[in-house]
Amino acid sequence: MKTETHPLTATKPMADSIYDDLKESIIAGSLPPGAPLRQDEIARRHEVSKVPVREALLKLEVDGFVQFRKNRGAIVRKLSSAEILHILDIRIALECRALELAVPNMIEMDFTTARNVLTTYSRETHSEGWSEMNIRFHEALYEPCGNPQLLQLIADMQQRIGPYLRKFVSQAAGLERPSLEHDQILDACERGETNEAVALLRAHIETTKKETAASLRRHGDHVS
Amino acid sequence: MKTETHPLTATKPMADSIYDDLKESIIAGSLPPGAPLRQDEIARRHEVSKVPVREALLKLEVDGFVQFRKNRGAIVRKLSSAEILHILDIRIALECRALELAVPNMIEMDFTTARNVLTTYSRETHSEGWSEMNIRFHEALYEPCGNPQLLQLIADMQQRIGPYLRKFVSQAAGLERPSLEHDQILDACERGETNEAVALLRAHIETTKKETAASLRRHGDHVS
DNA sequence: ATTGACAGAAACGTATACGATATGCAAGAC
DNA sequence: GTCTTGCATATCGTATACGTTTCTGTCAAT
Repeated sequence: MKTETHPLTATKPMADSIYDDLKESIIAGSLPPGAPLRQDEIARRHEVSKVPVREALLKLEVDGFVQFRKNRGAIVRKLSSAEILHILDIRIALECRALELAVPNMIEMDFTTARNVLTTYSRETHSEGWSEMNIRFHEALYEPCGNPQLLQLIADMQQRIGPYLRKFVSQAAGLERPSLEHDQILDACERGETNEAVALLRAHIETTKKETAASLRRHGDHVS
Repeated sequence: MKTETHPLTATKPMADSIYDDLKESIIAGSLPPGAPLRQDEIARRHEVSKVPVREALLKLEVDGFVQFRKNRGAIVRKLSSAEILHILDIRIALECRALELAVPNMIEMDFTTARNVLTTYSRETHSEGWSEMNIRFHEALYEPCGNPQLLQLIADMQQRIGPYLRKFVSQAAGLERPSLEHDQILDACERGETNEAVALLRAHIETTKKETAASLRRHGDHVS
């Protein structure tokens, strides 16, 4: 029984745990954009050496969550207004394609799953849960597309801009309009009207983009 | 004066050089899918220790070029037929969106650049240069979209399946048809017909997808 | 009082060292 | 003769150690 403090390589690489942990903190917003990520400190907190910490940080750099400054350490990547809008454009491309591929594959269970998400959160009209609902509803819509790589890319893009959108969702967008649009999209899917559903989804994300652009213009890029 | 064999941190991180080097080898195909990537050997070849090598390999894992097997080392990621086709679906999404955004921004210079690419390579009708031409032509078309992140994603997707497509381009696709389609797409762009250009591009990539699917069915997944 | 320089500290990037795990082969049991 | 068991080798994952670069605070000079 030498479990000690370190299960060691018994289960899985330490770097992966740290990677997951940091990524979650960044996505959740507890590590805000611009926050310094000091290797020594993270290593102490996780009771490991710097090497696996560096590995985790480097993977996050590829993901776009972390930025390295030559010999000056890493910080949480801070997206400019333009970059946020650019990622929304990418989401339009990916999510419309996913829905287009998904609609012909949808079965009854997919509709009920999506409806459940909508109703479950319909009372949760506060920004925390609403954002979660938004993600899950879209996931449910796209899942039948049968393209795991596409789904992963969509999730990546949503996670990258998640912290920024959450700052605005409560203020900029009323909660009525998005809900209505979600209903309309799901209706079109149930009727098998692929083109209509895609058009509605596209307009839906375009609206999000416009509202985000407006919020960014008003609030500027200050992080806090 | 202990510069020895190592310029050390004088210029830039060693891991980056190794990352670039390995990535290029994988994309070019000199490291074929399934090839083992032993840390010690790579470290010796680059005259560094294992640490920066590991960092490079981990970044490539995030990129999707490398696969780690628990305690059994890393290999060049081998894509299944399904994954290749899935990535082509993603390309359809991303490239159509890029072209849609690009057409309204195109100026005279963009057209001449694209035409130059087409004519420069029109004689290079052998698979090596043809593949390069294909990439460059598409790059030229999408560049005016003004979305660097989108362009980067497109490049990533093309690189991931590049080695596989090159195996088929010379056999499956005649070289006439793609060239003709390229001309048609560019024509539509010059006339400012965004929708038509996007439709043509979409059909163009769909055709590539179908031909790739056919080749995969015939040749199976054997790597060689 | 402001500015420049320098010493000390902090943090990074890499090398070396070591424990842990998987693979291959050889020897022995049934 | 075939299957099992144990050891040797190879390779990974992490800890520790060290040189280098960057930052910070103090002190002297104008």
